[in-house]
Amino acid sequence: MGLRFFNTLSRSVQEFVQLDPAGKEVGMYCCGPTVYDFAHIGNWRTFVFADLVRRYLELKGYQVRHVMNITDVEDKIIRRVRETNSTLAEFTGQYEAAFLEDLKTLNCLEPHHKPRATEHIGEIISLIEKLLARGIAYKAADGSVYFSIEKYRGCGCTYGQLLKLNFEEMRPGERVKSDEYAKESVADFALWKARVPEDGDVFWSSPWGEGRPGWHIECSAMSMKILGESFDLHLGGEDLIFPHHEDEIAQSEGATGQPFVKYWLHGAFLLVEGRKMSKSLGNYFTLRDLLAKGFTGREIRYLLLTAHYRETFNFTMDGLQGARTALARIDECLGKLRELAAGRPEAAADEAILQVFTTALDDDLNIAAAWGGLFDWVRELNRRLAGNALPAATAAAALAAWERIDSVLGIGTVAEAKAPAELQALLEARQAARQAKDFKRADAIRDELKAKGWIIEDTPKGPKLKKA
RNA sequence: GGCGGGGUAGCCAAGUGGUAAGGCAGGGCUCUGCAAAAGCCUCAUUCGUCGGUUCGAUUCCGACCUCCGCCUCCA
Repeated sequence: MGLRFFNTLSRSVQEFVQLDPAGKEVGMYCCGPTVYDFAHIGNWRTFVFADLVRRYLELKGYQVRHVMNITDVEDKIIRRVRETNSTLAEFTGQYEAAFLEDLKTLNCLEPHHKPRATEHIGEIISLIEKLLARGIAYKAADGSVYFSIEKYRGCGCTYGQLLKLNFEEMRPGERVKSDEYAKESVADFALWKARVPEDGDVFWSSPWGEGRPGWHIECSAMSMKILGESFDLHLGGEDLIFPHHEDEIAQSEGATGQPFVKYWLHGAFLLVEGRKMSKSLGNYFTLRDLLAKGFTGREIRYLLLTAHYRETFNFTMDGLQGARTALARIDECLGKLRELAAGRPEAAADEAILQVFTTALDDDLNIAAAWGGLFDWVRELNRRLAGNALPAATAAAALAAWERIDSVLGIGTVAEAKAPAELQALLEARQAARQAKDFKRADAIRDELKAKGWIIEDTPKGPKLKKA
């Protein structure tokens, strides 16, 4: 069986069959950040999830074209620009830079395309014109342009592909107020928002007057520009299912008459310490907050990757602590394998563990099961290592397999820190003292090294220094 | 109120109509001058509660309790 994903469109797990029957290329669009603040750990779960999808597709031999938009114009941004007395580019630039830096810290592969909404106003306007020409959109008295769900449905299109909609039973949210303008129907949504005084300098001219794009239209315009009218995968957080993604489908299919996206994948939210993240609860963390607590991007990435992407995940500080220990377990094992395999030429990867790994991930990215298999593998290797029963060739094969596995996990390996020469000398002095049975002195040196941040590891092959 | 997803050990988390992966923490052991580090072993007669179907249910069905998400610019 091949790769299967849970597709929100069908609400079921489906075999992944790329649109392009000939080529290996897969188009993948992931809703990126709105750059008005630092991204928080919940946002990062989604981006790490998208990174996992991409890396796994690449392991499977697909050539992925990965697009992630940068939303750099939107209500909140405009408000903050006004409040901070900065320009739009200045304001969004700093958060975009921070975002890309954080993405690296988490060892996410950089998307091939990172289109900004403000740089695609032309494409957005053309798309809106297409919808107007088809009679699916209308211009309101205030100069805004709206998408008409009724007209769209009248064309035989389906609104509500990603979820069951029941407009009669819907409770209008509070946010409707701020977005009312002059719509024909409450369900309609803005494609183009007419300029209002609060927008300040943030506006573009259009055939309908000055204004700015609505929220959903940028994703339709940019994804179709780069990936074509129909593409394979579209990812995002589960909260985007409605209205964002539903509206993207409507705009895109309304304009092209073609199916927009074949597979929609949505990542679940996370809780922090068992509760929904909120600033008032004190459990709201940006990546930077966690780094400041002494955790590494690697540990955070690992923890975010321990649970299945469609399950709510409880992110905890205990979990982060545990991530550190779990990673050390893998590192130790790999370190021993490297020692054993040192100098051996490239080996063929151990197929058995690769099989375990891909069988788990093929099943809608069941990464928890994949980790289970990996830790079983580590234990078995440790057993054999401890019994001196592991041939060097087997160690080399295991390492070759790990290299491929880690091309997906992105956990990497921490190079063993080399102690400076003077500490190495201290270690030797201690060893001499031990041999002379001067344990007092030996222990004093041990304490000294510990104070300097190095732990002595007395192995059967002699003492080693390890960074605390 | 409508729609959707959950509740599995102290914590995190897979999974299955046939008797519960894995990680962390805990306990034991090996190694050691003692430690530490590391490794190995161990750790749920039970899967929110109550009923039902079944030879058999944690898994299917129903009710209830409870948590989370969406219901118009929130990953």
